[in-house]
Amino acid sequence: MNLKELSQHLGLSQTTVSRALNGFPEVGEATRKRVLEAAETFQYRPNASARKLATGRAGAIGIVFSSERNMLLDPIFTDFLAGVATQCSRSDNDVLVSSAQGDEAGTYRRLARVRSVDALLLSSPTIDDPRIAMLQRLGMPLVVHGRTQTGLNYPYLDIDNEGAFHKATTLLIDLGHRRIGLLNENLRFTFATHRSQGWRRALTARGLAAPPELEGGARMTEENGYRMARGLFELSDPPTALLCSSIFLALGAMRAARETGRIVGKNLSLIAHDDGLDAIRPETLTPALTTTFSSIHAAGVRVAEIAMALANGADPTAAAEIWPVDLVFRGSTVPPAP
Amino acid sequence: MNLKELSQHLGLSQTTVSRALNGFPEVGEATRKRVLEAAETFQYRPNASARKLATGRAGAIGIVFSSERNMLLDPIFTDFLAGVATQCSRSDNDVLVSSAQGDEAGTYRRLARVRSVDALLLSSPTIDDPRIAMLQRLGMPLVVHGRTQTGLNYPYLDIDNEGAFHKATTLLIDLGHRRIGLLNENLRFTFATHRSQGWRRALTARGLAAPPELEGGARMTEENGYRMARGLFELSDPPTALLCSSIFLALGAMRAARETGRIVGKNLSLIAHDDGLDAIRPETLTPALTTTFSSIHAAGVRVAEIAMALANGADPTAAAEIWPVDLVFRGSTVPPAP
DNA sequence: CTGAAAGCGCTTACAG
DNA sequence: CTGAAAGCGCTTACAG
Repeated sequence: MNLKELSQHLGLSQTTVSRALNGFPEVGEATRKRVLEAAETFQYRPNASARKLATGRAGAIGIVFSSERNMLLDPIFTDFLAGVATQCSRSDNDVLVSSAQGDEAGTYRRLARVRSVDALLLSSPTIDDPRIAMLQRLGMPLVVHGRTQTGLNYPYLDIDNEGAFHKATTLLIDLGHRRIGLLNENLRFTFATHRSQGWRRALTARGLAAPPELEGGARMTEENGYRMARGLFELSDPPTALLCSSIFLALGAMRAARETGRIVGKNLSLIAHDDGLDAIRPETLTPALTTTFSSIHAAGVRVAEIAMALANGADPTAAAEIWPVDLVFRGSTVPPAP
Repeated sequence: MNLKELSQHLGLSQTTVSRALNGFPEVGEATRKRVLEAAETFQYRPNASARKLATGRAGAIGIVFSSERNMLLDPIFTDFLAGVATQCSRSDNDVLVSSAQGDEAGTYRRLARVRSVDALLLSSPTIDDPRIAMLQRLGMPLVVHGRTQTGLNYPYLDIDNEGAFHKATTLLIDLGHRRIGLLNENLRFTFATHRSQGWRRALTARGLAAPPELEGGARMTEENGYRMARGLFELSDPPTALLCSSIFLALGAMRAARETGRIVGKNLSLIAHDDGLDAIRPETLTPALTTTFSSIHAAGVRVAEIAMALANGADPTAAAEIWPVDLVFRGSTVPPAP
């Protein structure tokens, strides 16, 4: 059943039926009711392509998978995507996932030209991420989950990574720790740089050193957490507390702790950033992990919302949000062993 | 730049330019060359919606996120999706992700009516999954990653879960184990049922019991792995070996082992199913975990391939693949302690 | 080998 | 409040 058939059935013009369906105010109440009922009866759905062609709007937002980025390997991305998809389906928008194997710039350029999305979502940007300038040049609306340090003006939603790790570090200092290690993602990612800055600022604010030997950055896998922690434990003056940028790094750190005879929550303190991954909950581990928490699902919802506003012509300079991050205190964080 | 402008620039009709671009054989070689060069120069890309409308093909395949299914919470899904996206982008197809909040059937129905996808992908079906019959009724091509036990005929790609867990169980029996526990997903998922069957078949083939007390099924989280393992360890005759349906369940089981004074690879054996999740690699844990392995990324690639063939009119009854699963022997699997 | 024209199924000025 | 008609940007019989 298409619009033509539906309107013929109703004895109305396509114009009127289309207007009734799309909620235009000038349609008579009785007419609208008839149209809506018929549409329901016949399960009429406007053809997406036709509507897109006529309106010039794609009714979709896009996300690009990049094999160079960690996102592909990042299980947490699923949760973000679910948030995006949920929000989009509320307003009958699609979300379109592309994969950039190799030529990432080319993929973005193609998406921009083909006009199959109204806006693009960028995740986990690097500090000098070139994608933003490129997409702006192509006139493609975009919203960034995270930030860059490029000085460009663009819509974004980020969490307060600097503040979160500042707060976490300060807590550890207040508990008496003086040597606090940081297991982080590679610093080319802005969120990692921000977390490093928060850690450093908290230490120097208390007159403590933030030596490079106490800081490690690598893809956030269990194994890298293990390796980095082992490295820190082998220092002549090893840390008594660790900050981990992800639950996976924390798992690896906990393994390293066990193997070196440390007991988390006794003679080693741990704080991990928790993205809300459901398969591993920090509160149910032994001991329960202190975390900095921000729901990545909620971020996905909000980012999609912003993207769709942009697609509808919202001011791209207006959207800039930095969400606070909770520090959730649990058993993994104690004063240093005497 | 659109087709009209491009053809005017070339002094050709839209027809010819369109045919040249789409590789139709009747176009003169010189003409084709000119057209291709001009298209390249002007970075011409056909408008996706217009093409879809004209051809009636959406050029996209769809995946529905369901909050009822574990897939939403399943980090491994990212990897599957990446495989799908990679394959689709090879042939310039889109992948469209929808979210079914609440009314899952309604979401599928809408997708079918709106014609924005040519085929649908179903993941982790339950044994009596109703979605397949529904989509077949709507005339929507689909391919299932996994199987049902409905007896319906549909295209699918599955891994040999029964065989994998049969093989793993047999290995443990051969090593001398007599009490082998199974930490599984809920049995309403077909893959869980198949794994349970493989476990049971191996045990009974050797005249061993497969008592329900040794089998647990729940969402595959670390915590549930911990809980189920704790439960098994409290039995009067506890298992000396465990089979885990996911790396997360295995992590929980390892934690339970530690807390009850067990040492994996010494007085407790462990085999986990590995989907190839990059954030936690079984081979780098302590001890390295024996696994049944099958790449979920590769499955995503192949499933997308099948879906696109179907969209192009391939025979839906022809595609049915069951991939073998490797058993990778590592340090977590030893004979029972004397 | 090339082109004029119809058509895909919508939306939306414009007219009444 | 309703409708006839043009147009969105492609593809594809049909004709030559």
